Parts: sequence; structure tokens; C-alpha cells
Amino acid sequence: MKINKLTDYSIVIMTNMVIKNEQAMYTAKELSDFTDIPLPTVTRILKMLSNGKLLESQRGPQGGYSLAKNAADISVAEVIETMEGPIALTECASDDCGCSFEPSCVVGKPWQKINKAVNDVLQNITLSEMSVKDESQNLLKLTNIREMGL
Amino acid sequence: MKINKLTDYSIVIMTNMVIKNEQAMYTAKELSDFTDIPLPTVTRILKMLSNGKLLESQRGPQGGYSLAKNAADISVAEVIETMEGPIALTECASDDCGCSFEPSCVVGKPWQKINKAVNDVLQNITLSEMSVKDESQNLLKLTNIREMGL
DNA sequence: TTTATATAGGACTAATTTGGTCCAAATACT
DNA sequence: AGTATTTGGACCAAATTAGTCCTATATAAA
Repeated sequence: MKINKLTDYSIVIMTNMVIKNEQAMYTAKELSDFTDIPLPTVTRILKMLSNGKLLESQRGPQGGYSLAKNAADISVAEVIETMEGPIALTECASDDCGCSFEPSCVVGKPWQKINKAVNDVLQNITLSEMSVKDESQNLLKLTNIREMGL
Repeated sequence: MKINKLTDYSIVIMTNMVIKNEQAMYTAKELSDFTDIPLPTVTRILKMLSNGKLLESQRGPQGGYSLAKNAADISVAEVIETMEGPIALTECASDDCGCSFEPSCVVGKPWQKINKAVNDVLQNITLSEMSVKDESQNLLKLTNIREMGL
């Protein structure tokens, strides 16, 4: 029931980029200095985020990484999915369970509901919102959740 | 971003108890047969749930485990917390982060919001609801979530 | 064109977590 | 009291995850 450490780091790193300058390009070294996360780990994370099209990369001198789109358009859910695959609290949360317990399984559908609810929560907070210091501005927008038909 | 296998099993086991007979007592062996989960693993889980006061245990012949309260009063969140501790997607989700990155940490508060939202979703579905086969009855009650002030 | 700088990709190791097994303690029935 | 049955707790094995390192590739500037 925890996200991976690397995923956690990812959000810290990207939030730092947003706060400093949303459009700038940063080297792995710089981001390591900003966040106090060891350089080798930072490079590993940046590669994954770059492969997942959340960051754009530029090789060579003056190179580095930059956000692939506006912070307001990157959800926490996207980051999690990029780092660790589809968000599914249990195997049964996907539509076709297919696990070995299927014949006697009695909890498939409810898990799918729960999962959808959790997913929507994570989809409705963006990196912009993660980087707002002022508490009062930092409300989760649950409008969509209220309409999600559960 | 997944719950433990043992936690998953826990819910399957308890849901089975609810479906068969909410008030009956079951031996570990019986529950293993019902669920196809290996006996040693079932006993381990039952012990944890018993320690967590979600089940009551009775030793000796004719002994076994039974639900400690009504299925309608046991939430999925309770089961998860019993099996794997407080629900916290990240370390920073608790009030006093205290991690080594604190000085440069920029994402504390938003995580707490996210975590609260996820928590409330899980708190609002009970074992009764997990054990309802009829889809139409199986609605997550979001009333409380709507009022949780996010 | 050469050189310095930066990412890309992959393999490898260490650490943590998780899952599963086993043996000892307790209890009710005979 | 003895014995079969069942829980309780300690222990070990396996899998996952985190972190490191090395080589290759690209690019801008001297």
C-alpha cells in the first residue's frame, strides 16, 4: 500500500523542476544537488521518465532534461504509471482477473470499484498543485470523482 | 502501489466467512479449503487478523476463528491497516515527515491530501459490500467523501 | 575535427520486504 | 490426566526493489 521509493523521488524531482522554472532544462547533477537524492539514482529515474515521455532529453553539453508538457497537464497518476505500471491495488483490479483463485474468488467486482476511485483521486492532482506552497490553494478537485458514477 | 498479497488474501478469506455464515467459527483448514490458499499462509493471516482484533480465536478442539464484529462494521481500510500498518502512500503522508530530505522537501502537504482521499475511499467500503454478488447493490458510498472537506 | 560534457542503455550487487515453513504453547474433549 | 486439535510465535527462503557502475552515443563548443 505504498508507492515505490523511486516513484516518490520522481515526484520530488519533477516538483522541484516546476518550482525553479517549469520550462528550463536541468542536468541530472543539478537535480541531484537540488533534491539531495544520490546522482546515480537520479539518472536512473530521469531515464525512466524520459522513456515514459514525461520528460524530454537533450544530449551533449548544455543538454539535460525538461518537462515534456505543462506541469498543469501532468497528473500524479501519470508519474506513478510511468514508474511502476498500471495503478492496480490488486491483481483482480483489472478487468480480466485470470488468477488461479478465480473459481472460488468472490471479490472481483468490488476491487474494481475501489481501484477506480483511488485512480481518480490520483488523476485529479497535477504537478502544478503539488508545487503550490500556499495551503489554501491546494485543494484536491473532487468534481470529477463526484461524477464518476460510483 | 499494490497492497500485499497477504492483505489481498485476508479480504478474500474474510469475505468467504461472511458469505458462508457471518457468525460461524471456522478452522484455518476449512478456510484454506474454501479459498485454495495454502494452509500455512492462511494460519499466518488468521493470526495477524486475530492480533489486530478483527477476528476472535478459540483454541483446542472445536476451536477456530470468527469475525470479531459485524461484517458491515469492518472496512477494507481496517483490514489493510491491520495487515500492513497505517495507510500511507509515502513516508511524507504522515503528519511529521521527519525524512532526511525535509529541508529541501517541497511536496509534504499535497501528499497528505492525496492520502486522506485514498484513505476515505477505503474506509467507506465494508466487508458486507465486498460480499455482495449483485452488481447493482454494490455501490461505493461516497457521501462521506463528499463531505470530507478537500 | 577534436574534445569535453551530457544522456542512453544495460548489467550487476546489495538490501529490504515478502512469503512460506516449522516447532512450541494452549485448550477442550475423552 | 492424557491426547488430539488448534492457535501462537520464531525462523528461514525467495522475490522484489533500490542503488551502483561501466560502456556507448550524441552534441555543442573550442
